[in-house]
Order: sequence, then C-alpha cells, then structure tokens
Amino acid sequence: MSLQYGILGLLNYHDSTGYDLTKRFEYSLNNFWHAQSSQIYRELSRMEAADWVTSRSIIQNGRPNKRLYSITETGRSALAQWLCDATLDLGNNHNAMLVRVFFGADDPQSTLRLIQSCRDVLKKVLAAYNEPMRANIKSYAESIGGGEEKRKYWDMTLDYGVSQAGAMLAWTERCIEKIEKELVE
Amino acid sequence: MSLQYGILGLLNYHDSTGYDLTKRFEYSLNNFWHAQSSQIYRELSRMEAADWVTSRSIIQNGRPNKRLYSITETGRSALAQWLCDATLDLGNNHNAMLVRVFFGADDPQSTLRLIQSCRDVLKKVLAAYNEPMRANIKSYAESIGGGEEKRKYWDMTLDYGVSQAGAMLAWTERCIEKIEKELVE
DNA sequence: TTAATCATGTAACACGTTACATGATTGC
DNA sequence: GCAATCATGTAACGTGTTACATGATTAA
Repeated sequence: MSLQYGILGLLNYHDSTGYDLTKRFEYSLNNFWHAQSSQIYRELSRMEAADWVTSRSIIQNGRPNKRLYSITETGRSALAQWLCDATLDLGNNHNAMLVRVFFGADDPQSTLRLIQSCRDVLKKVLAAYNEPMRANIKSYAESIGGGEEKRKYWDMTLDYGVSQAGAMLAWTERCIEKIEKELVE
Repeated sequence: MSLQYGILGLLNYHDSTGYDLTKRFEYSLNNFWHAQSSQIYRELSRMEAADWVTSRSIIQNGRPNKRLYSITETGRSALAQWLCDATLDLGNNHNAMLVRVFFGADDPQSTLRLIQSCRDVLKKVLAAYNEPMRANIKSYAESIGGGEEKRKYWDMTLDYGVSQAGAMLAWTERCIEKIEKELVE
C-alpha cells in the first residue's frame, strides 16, 4: 500500500496529473519503488474515492485535457501518520538471479555467465547513480520550495542505492572468483 | 514466474508435498524469495496442468493424507532451460522504509527513529544468518545426494544476504549520524 | 491443557505487469 | 517523414497476501 503514500508525498509538494506522477516516480522514487502509469491511475481513482485527493479538469488546446490532482487535508494527515510509523518490513525480497545461483551447482558454466552479466549491469547502474540520478534530484530540488532541506533526505535514498549496488558488485566478484577456481580444478 | 522454478528446483532434489515445499522455502530460499503455502498450492495445481509435475496420494493414519509431487521430464527440461537463461531483472525493489526516508525532511525526529529501528533489526538479521541459516543449510546438504557440491552455491546466496544486510547497516549508521548532527544545530 | 506440528486447500482481495487505444504537437 | 512527448485510461492477467476451515497427534 506504499504506492498510495508515495503519490501523496509527491502531491504534498505540488498538484500533479497522473502523467506528472508517473514521470516523477521514474526520476526520483524509482530507485526503490517502481510504478507503472496504469497503476498510478488506478490508485488515484481509489484515493479520490477515499477523499485523500481531489481533482479538477484543465482544458488545454493542442494537448489532451489534464486531470490535476490535489492532496486533501484527510490525505495530508494520512500521509503524516504513515510517515512516522516505524514498522519495518524487510520482507519482500524477490531475486530471480539468486534462485538461479541457488540451483546453480549442476551447471557452473552458465551460473558463472549469469553472475558475470550481473556484474556488468551493476557497473552501469553505479555509473548511472552519479550522472542522471543525482542531477535529476538536484534540479527537482531547485524547482521546489524548501528543496535544499529535502534534498538531504533524497540524497540518503540515493546513497542507499549506491551502497546496495556496491555491495552486490563486490559479491559478484567474489562469486566469480570462486566459480572460476572450481572450474579450473 | 520464478516461484514455479523455485518449486521445480526443490522437486528436482526429491519428491515433496506442498507442505514440505513451504517449509523448505522458509529455510532456504526465504532469504531472497518468500512464498506462502497458499501460493505454493496454487502453483502446484498449475504446474500439474502444464505437466511439469505429477502427484500421487499417500494414505497415512493419524495424519492427514499427503499429496506427493514429483518433477516430470518436461519439468526438468523447463527448469534446466530457465536456469541457464542469463536475463537479469534488478527491477522490483520495493522498500517502504526508503519511501519514508525520501519524504522524511518534514519530520527528522521520526525519520531518525525509523532508521534506528531499522539498524536494530539489521543487527538481529545479521546474527541470524550465522546461527539458524547456515546451520539449516548445512543439515539440508547432509540429507541430500551431492549436497556438498550444492552447498557451495547455497552459501553464495547466504553471502549475498549478509553483504546486503551489512551494507544496509552501514548505511543506517551514516544516516543516523547525519540526522543527529542536523538536529543538534 | 495448551500450543505446535502435520497437511490440505479455498476465497477474496491487493498489487504489479503487459498490451492496447486515442490523437494532436513538437523537434530532429 | 518519423519519433517522441503529452495525457488519459481500460482490460486482462499474474503474483502476493490474509483469513479461514478442518482435525488428529505429539511434546511442553
């Protein structure tokens, strides 16, 4: 149910359309929460029914009409309440690659290839944190009131991504070494 | 769709009931793939329809009857094919805590508390890797043919968990320091 | 005597993904 | 001329979660 709160959090910064929110997710929360536009529209309808948001139509010419969403007081307090709730779920880790590694003993060659390709992807991911992601966050911070204060927290979430990817990269390298040693013997 | 392959992988070791598989998931793959029994039973029905597994009833006295599942040749080749497929999705990261941190600037106090409780949980998680998890895997390895070979790969998945949790723990400590410094000012 | 273990599932719902439909405008 | 952007969604499906139902046996 965090998607709803992610949406509320962004609407709390300023009114947005579903389209805006989709983009915004992609450029900020995407690192730790991915959301398709179809899902965002669905949640927006539900949230409007629950009176967490309201919407009004904006007629445009030359562009399809927009539906601009705003957070309500009810929504604002639901958000505040959720944000300070410290219950923690480290639960839903679903990693298909690790399933493959787990069952990898019967075919070390392809497991090795798998982990190598994982390593290569991670190197690109780590590079991307610096270039597009930090830059996106910086420019978003400049476009918002109190952005510099908020940016400290946004940066923490990026640091998280960097440290997780870094640890995973180091892990792939250790695994590769182990499997290569095994294959030589 | 990886759940099906997780099930196939375990059935490839030996025939099991849905109940066995649920336990097995909890003690081995749980680190990177969690599955409820209801989901496992559902997948087993689908897989039987697809002829990846077959089942037979075992009558027991004093205990409810079992349905024992076995992997078929079709299932075995589906598994082998999936295992050596190197496509990688680092996609579905869903972390509610990071959503809270992202929107944490308005309430540094509760964000601090949140991250502190995360740190405490992580310390326990890291301790658990050594005691119940390594031990479980070791005893499972001893109960299976070729277990020692396989254990190398199982251990790699545990190493993964340890390194991710370790990196996350270090991250929480950096964040706590930053926020505490901010609160003093 | 109380809880845990064994063993099966169903039902309902929530969340996530993929594919599709529409159609003008702007930039290359 | 072609692709991308803007902007809305629906439909169908797949996956994950929660709650419930049943009921004997065994260990604390």
